[in-house]
Amino acid sequence: MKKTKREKLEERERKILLAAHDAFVDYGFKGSRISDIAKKAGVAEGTIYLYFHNKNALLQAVIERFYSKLTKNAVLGVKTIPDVMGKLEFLGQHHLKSCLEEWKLLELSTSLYRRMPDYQSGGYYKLNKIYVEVFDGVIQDGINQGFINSKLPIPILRDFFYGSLEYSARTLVFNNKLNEQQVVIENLLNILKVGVISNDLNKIDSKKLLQISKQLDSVKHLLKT
Amino acid sequence: MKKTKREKLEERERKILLAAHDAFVDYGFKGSRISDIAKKAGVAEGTIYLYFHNKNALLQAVIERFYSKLTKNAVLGVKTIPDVMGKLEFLGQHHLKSCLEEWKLLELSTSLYRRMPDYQSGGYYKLNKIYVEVFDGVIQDGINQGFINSKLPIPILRDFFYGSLEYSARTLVFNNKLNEQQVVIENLLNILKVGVISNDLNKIDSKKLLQISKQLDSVKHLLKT
DNA sequence: TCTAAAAATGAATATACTTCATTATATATG
DNA sequence: CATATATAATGAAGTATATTCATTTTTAGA
Repeated sequence: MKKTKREKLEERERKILLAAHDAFVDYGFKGSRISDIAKKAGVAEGTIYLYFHNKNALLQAVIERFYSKLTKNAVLGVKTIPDVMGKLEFLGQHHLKSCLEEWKLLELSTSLYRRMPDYQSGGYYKLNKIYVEVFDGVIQDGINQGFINSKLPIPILRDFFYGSLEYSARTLVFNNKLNEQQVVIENLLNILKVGVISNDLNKIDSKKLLQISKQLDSVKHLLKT
Repeated sequence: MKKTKREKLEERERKILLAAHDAFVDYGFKGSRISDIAKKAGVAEGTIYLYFHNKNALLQAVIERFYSKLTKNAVLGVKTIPDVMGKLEFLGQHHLKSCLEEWKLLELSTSLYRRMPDYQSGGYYKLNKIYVEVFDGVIQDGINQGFINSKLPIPILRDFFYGSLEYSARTLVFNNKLNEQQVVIENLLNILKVGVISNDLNKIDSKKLLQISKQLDSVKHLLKT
């Protein structure tokens, strides 16, 4: 079974990406030598530069591969769940789990996307946009169904959601508590439920109570001595 | 006015740190050359290595300087404000503002603290501990005063708080909306107020209403025909 | 089979961190 | 005050490694 030229090239690219991924995760960016990555991928040093402009671009490609998978799974997962709260829980679990699995990669990624000028042209920007739309769509559903408070801007809610998750991921990694993911998710959802999602119980406020009080006063004279 | 030896050394260290800070912020870690930093600080290349083990340690020192100031100002600010909510708002504003001012530095910092083994020995760990204690103390006050829900673990709440802020900072930077800091703070506090802080208004629930209703029923017979 | 284009190679190059032998400065001592 | 000792600074040399490029190998089409 002979492979087409295209298939061969893609397989080679994949091999390089995998070797690079493992190296970056194990030894960090500086600690990973192009020569080692090349050896592990079974190519010559110079070959890597036929596939990627430089070491930075190689890391970028590795990270975009991760985000690509992350986004794909998020889209798929959300489709299989009917209710909004379930979708939110899934997105939270999925994001936290993924962050923990590829924590090293995430750390490397933050230092990469620093220069804004070319940021919007990179593949990362587009992937992030799709990824973000998944969450936004779920929230919009909730708003349409009338039980998510539409006063809170979605982008801010989104930052709250993912910001909480990624910071929590860091804590879980540093404290070696990878098994406490569900606790984080439950607490986050709980804040959202009570704080953002406007169920009717929370709508009862002092004004209404005052009104009841006044009503009672107004009927007081009707009481039998 | 002659300076002591110690003073001279410290001034030199400060000069190197300032030059390094500016270089790292302007050109990133890789883009900053030791030779340039040395020139800007007015010392020879080799001199830098008398003050800092290597380029990494230099960045680390720069970052710790930032965290040191951040922590000091947080402690001071909290002291001047009497009420818990005001303290929280201050901490949020202060953190967001600082993150935005030193955004580049923050990005560089995440990629630095990767190896856990020596993490707890570094100055960053200690500073972070103090910084974190400020927030924890404020929350504990709130719990003691009875209007912060003590069911939510403080470390998790802390991650949500700072995670949201840093993620939001990123968004503000990328979208060039540095002037929308207060919007972020207000929304965050709002989520916390309704979601985490159990003020009495929120404790009113259907059970209590039902009780009132029953009470009214029980006095109905007292009404004049 | 032969030829031209595409792909791969790895030795050579360039860059920049780090070291270290040397020099300069500061401090202590007789 | 002169000298000796210790401390600090220098910058050229050493080293590591990312990147380039002239050369070789492989592939695809005629």
